[in-house]
Amino acid sequence: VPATMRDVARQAGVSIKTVSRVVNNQGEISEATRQHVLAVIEELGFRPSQVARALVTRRSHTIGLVMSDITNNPFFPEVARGMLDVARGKGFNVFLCEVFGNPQRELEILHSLADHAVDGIILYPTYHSQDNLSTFADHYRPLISINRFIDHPSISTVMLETTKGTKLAVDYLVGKGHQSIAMLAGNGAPLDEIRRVQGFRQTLTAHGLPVHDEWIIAMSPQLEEGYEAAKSLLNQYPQITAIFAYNDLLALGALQACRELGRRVPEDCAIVGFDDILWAAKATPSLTTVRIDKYDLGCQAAQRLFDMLNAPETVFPPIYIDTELVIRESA
Amino acid sequence: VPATMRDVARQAGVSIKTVSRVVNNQGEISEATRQHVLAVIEELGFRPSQVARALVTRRSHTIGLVMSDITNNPFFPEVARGMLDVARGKGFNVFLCEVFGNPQRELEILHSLADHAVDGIILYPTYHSQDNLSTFADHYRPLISINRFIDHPSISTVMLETTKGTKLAVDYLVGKGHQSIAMLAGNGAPLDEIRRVQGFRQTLTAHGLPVHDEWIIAMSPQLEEGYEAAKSLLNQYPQITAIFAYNDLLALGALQACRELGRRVPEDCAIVGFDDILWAAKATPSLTTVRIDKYDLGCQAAQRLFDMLNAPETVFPPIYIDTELVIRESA
DNA sequence: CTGAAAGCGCTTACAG
DNA sequence: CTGAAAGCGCTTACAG
Repeated sequence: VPATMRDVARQAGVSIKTVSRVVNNQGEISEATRQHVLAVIEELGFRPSQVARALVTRRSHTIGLVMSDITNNPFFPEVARGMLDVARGKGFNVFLCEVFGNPQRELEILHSLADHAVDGIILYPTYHSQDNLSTFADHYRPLISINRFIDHPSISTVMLETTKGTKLAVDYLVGKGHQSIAMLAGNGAPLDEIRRVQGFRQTLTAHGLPVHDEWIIAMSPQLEEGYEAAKSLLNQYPQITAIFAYNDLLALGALQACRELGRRVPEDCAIVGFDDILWAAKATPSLTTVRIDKYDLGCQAAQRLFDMLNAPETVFPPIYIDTELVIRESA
Repeated sequence: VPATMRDVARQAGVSIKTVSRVVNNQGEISEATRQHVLAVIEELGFRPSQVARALVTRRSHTIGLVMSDITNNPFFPEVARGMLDVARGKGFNVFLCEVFGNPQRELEILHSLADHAVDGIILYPTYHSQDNLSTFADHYRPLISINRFIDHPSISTVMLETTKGTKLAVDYLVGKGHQSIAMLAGNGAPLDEIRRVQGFRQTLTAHGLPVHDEWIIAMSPQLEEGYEAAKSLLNQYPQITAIFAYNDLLALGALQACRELGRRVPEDCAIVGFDDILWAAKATPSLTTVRIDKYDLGCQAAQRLFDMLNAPETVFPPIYIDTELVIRESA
């Protein structure tokens, strides 16, 4: 049985309040009693209960992190790591929850986090959960939404510059002389995907190139899917000379498809991905891609959450995370 | 401000205890009051505070998961996912903590989890933390240790069959005619590494082959390190015809080294990895490796933790997670 | 500089 | 079948 504050008080011959004062480094207290209490705390191995503290202060020193999936794409663990690091730096522990893109489950998990009195939540939304979220956000704050604007006063947003990244990629391909560019479009985060697809269309149009709707394929953003889609795309439309992918997983799948079809990359078919996951650089040929600083994304989102905690009345503007083109061998 | 049990009681015209009874589905209660209270709960959107509940029941419905690192090796997120899934199935939330192999930090994090009254902890230890851990385990339970025996009554162990896996790999290489086999040995989990290195030595000896100490290289189990080590190894000892790696990251590094040195895999140099991470199958050539069912490992560890929670007096035997050889192109 | 009382939101015996 | 009292381990005003 761990020692309580009362045990320490009794043993030190002081009141509970005095122990509380030294534990929290708060209020005036004589150095003598402080040292004495400290010694007793050490002796008994006393550690204050965060649960009891949370009940009265309504601050649990925990946050919740809700993501769709941490295994299929190495992108997410890196983002999570940034958040974990920042949180630990503040002495916070973090609940990690996976939702697998299920909005029902997402809402249920958000509530369960609130039940545990987390001080804030970072959400990487994937599905159409806007309505549910608003109701939840009405009686919970603060909340960070990543890569998805949610119009609610207690939700602050961290956005990826995906439109810019898309433009960089397509500009680059067009600059290399490509006129027949396909897109593997993903279907994970609808609004984000729309931004990328729109960016893709607009950039092609800006260059005076036609947009072939049948060359823009929506799919789950997994390697296998990218492989299958690229294979049938290249078989069906041999005139395609470049592929732009929603993420590196799809791009890596396209790479595999080209290898199998005997299409040289980048000579016969150039490929550009998105994210710059570790394996993008390790692939053969290495992948040209639009880089996102995933760790920094995680850090900034967490830092913003703590800013909101410290200034509850402040309305914070969105944070924009930059994207940049990393040119390697595949395009 | 969220509704409390008192609010519900007042609104429903019953006592707090009655509300508690319907919330916990406990004790006899007339169906009429039950329905009535339920309706008020619904109306007020009442959700019981897990913090208050934890303070009195000493059950927080949370567990802690402590790992070295979730980004450098995709192995760990898969294990974590198994645990998260099982925990969520039980209605538990999980704290995820990274320690980066720092034993000091590891201990500090374990204490911080105990401060939050987690009901149990799963630890994937990497360093020499045995002594610290025993002290901690003396006043905390239950605890699961993965891939590392820790001799303490409140710690239960989940072990990987690494010795068996190592034997499978080396037997296979020897069966293919290899007599000059090097090992990239890793240095992450000392005891586990020793098991693998010992297994390697013993298997060579069992086949009547000499053991070259200078062909067994210890290093941080990262891709870059495997690449560097394999390169210098193959340059220095061209007679080496096969490499067995502590994990797939090292094996993938070795693959890269061979490519760069113009050594064909598997003809000039065979490579066998360990873990069977996703990228093992996707590499060119695809990697022959010793598979661990990572998701199952996570599930079993979590399930064991819940078993311990439900039977605090029971002493559970270690769980052994099987390993099997997956033959692909690299050997 | 130090302490006694009340209370955070629940559950646990104990009565009725 | 239902309720009043005590208490989980802390902190927050309020006194002295």
